[in-house]
Amino acid sequence: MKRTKKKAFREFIAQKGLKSTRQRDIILDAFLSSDRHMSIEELYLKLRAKHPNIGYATVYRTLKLFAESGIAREIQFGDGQTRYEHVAEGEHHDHLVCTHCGTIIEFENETIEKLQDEVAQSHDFIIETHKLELYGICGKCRK
Amino acid sequence: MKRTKKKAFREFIAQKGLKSTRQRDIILDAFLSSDRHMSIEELYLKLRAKHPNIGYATVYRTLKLFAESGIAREIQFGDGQTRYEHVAEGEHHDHLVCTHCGTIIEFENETIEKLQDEVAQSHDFIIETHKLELYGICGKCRK
DNA sequence: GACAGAAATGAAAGTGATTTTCATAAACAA
DNA sequence: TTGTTTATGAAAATCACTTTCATTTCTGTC
Repeated sequence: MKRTKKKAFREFIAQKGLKSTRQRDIILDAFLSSDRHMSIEELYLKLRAKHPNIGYATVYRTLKLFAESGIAREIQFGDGQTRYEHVAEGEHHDHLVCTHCGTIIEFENETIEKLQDEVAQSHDFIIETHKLELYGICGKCRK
Repeated sequence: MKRTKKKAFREFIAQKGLKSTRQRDIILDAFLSSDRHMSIEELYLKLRAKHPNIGYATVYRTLKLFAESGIAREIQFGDGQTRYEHVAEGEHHDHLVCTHCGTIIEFENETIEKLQDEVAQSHDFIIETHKLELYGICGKCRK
C-alpha cells in the first residue's frame, strides 16, 4: 500500500513535469507513516524533529500536491485546521468524531451511500463527493 | 414564521438580560428576509446599502447571537466562509451543494438518520449532531 | 424627563491558519 | 557542465474572523 502510493505520487510528479526532490520524499514518508488524519501543523512539527530545515510552506505545498495526486484528501472537522487523510484506491469512508477527546473513527455504510444517490437523483444532481460526519461522545468519554 | 422568530429572539434577549437595539432589529430583519444560507460578509454587504454605519463586528456578533438563541445555525461548506442558516423549530436537514453554481438544496431523509444512529451505536457513540453534505453538479449546470 | 450603571457599537488592532512573494538553491535535459 | 525550469525557505501578505477600547445606547430608577 505504502509502496503503491509512493509509486502513484512519483507517476503524478513525472506526468505533470514536476521535479522529484529530497523534501518531497521526506514529507511523503512522514505522511505515509503517520496517523490517518494529520494537519499541516502536526506533520510540520513531526518533521522538524529530524529535518529542522524544512519550511512550513514546503509542507503546506507538498500536502496540497498529495491531494492533487489523489493519494490524500483534505478534510475539515470544524476546528479550524485542515487535515489530510490517506486515500485508499476506490475506497470511501465517513467519520465519527468525539467532541470530547477528538478521537476520529472511520466507517463505511453502503446503504447510506445508496440512499444518498437516491436523494441526489431525485433533485437531478450527480454527486461528485460527499461528506458525512457524526459528532458525539464516545464510550470512553462518557465514563 | 418570521413573526415567531422575531418573538423567539426578543425572548432570548430579555431572558439573558441583553438589550434590544436598533442594530439588532435591522440585522434580524435583513437576515429573516434573506437567502437561507448567508455568510457574515454577504449579510454585511446587503446591510451596508441601507445602513452604511453598521459595523462588520456588529453583524458578526449579532449572527452569533442568533445562533445562540436558536433561530439560526452555523454551517460550513468548506469554502472558508461560515454561513448562517435559518432554523425551523425541531427540524433538521442536510444539503446538496452544486459545485458549479453554488446552489444549495436542503433535504431530509429519515432512513439515513436512522442508519447514522445505528452506526454510532455500533461504535459506542452517542450522536450530538451530524453533518451530511452531497457535492455535485445540478441539472441546470449539466446542460 | 434626568441619571447611573450595564451593554452594545464601530473602528481599528489582533489572531491563527494558511497562502503568496521573492531571492536563492536544486533538479533535469541537452 | 550548463542553461532552464521548478522548488525551497524565510518573511510578508491574506483572509476571515475576533477582540479591544473609547463612545454611545439602553433601561430601570428617582
